[in-house]
Amino acid sequence: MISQTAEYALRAMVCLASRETEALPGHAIAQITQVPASYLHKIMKQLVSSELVSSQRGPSGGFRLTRPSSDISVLDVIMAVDPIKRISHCPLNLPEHAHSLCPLHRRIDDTIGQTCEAFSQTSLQSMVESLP
Amino acid sequence: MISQTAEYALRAMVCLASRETEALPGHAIAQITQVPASYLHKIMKQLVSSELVSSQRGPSGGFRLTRPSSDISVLDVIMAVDPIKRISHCPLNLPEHAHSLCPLHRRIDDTIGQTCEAFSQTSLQSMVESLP
DNA sequence: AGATATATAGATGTCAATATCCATTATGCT
DNA sequence: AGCATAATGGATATTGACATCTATATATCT
Repeated sequence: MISQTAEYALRAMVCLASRETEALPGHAIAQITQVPASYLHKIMKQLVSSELVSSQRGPSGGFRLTRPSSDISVLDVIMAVDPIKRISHCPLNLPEHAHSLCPLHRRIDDTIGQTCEAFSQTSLQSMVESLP
Repeated sequence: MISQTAEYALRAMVCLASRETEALPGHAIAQITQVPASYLHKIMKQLVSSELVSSQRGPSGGFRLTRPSSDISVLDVIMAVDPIKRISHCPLNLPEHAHSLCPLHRRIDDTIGQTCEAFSQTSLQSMVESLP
């Protein structure tokens, strides 16, 4: 459903949301979220470049959210690390389906849309109790 | 959202649904659905062993649905080739979450549930116009 | 029985996601 | 200035999904 990478990113973001004031270093996030530290760094980089998170090097540095956790959705996080792709044209490339999806892909894409909608309506704030 | 394998399986099943009486050989399904023939065989084997499809060897053999297409859902097909896994316990293994999911995983699993529900309510019959 | 058409089985190859490691750069502290 | 802390970047495994190939078993037809 969602990739391992997205799962890790969400854990990290919920972790940051639960400590909104401090800057948390990567190794601390890794320990709390149980994400492999070296892989987490890759993911944090993506979150920084999509501007959901800011980073600060050096002692007492680390990561923190750029926006209030109430203003970041699960979908924001997923799209930053592992974009959900909508089906915009029928993969069979049939001429009949050039301008509207066939029923099969229409149905699948509708469901993808529902999922995006559900994830966009859940903020990080509402999940803050998730981590110790 | 759904794997390539599930997408292929759905195309094959819709193809069979649109020709409910005849037995279609694998190479014909592959051509119509644009699925790589040798990989399709692997998928058909899974569909046969989950009893959504029956097979017949030899000349004028092939594959056909075991049930009316109105009685097979998209979810049936997906579960046969690439089971959607529900989240039954928090992957962090925290003692606090031993018996109920944390908000993050609760939310994700609810969404998975919605998706399953949507797919279970769509029959192959309703998508028969999908293929030539 | 022989020829042909078809599914089945198993071995193997390819590639992207996942994960690790090491060197480098930036920052704050004493 | 020098040291410790932390992010960043790049090279390199590892793994599982996807795909291909070849050989074999089974059925139909003449």
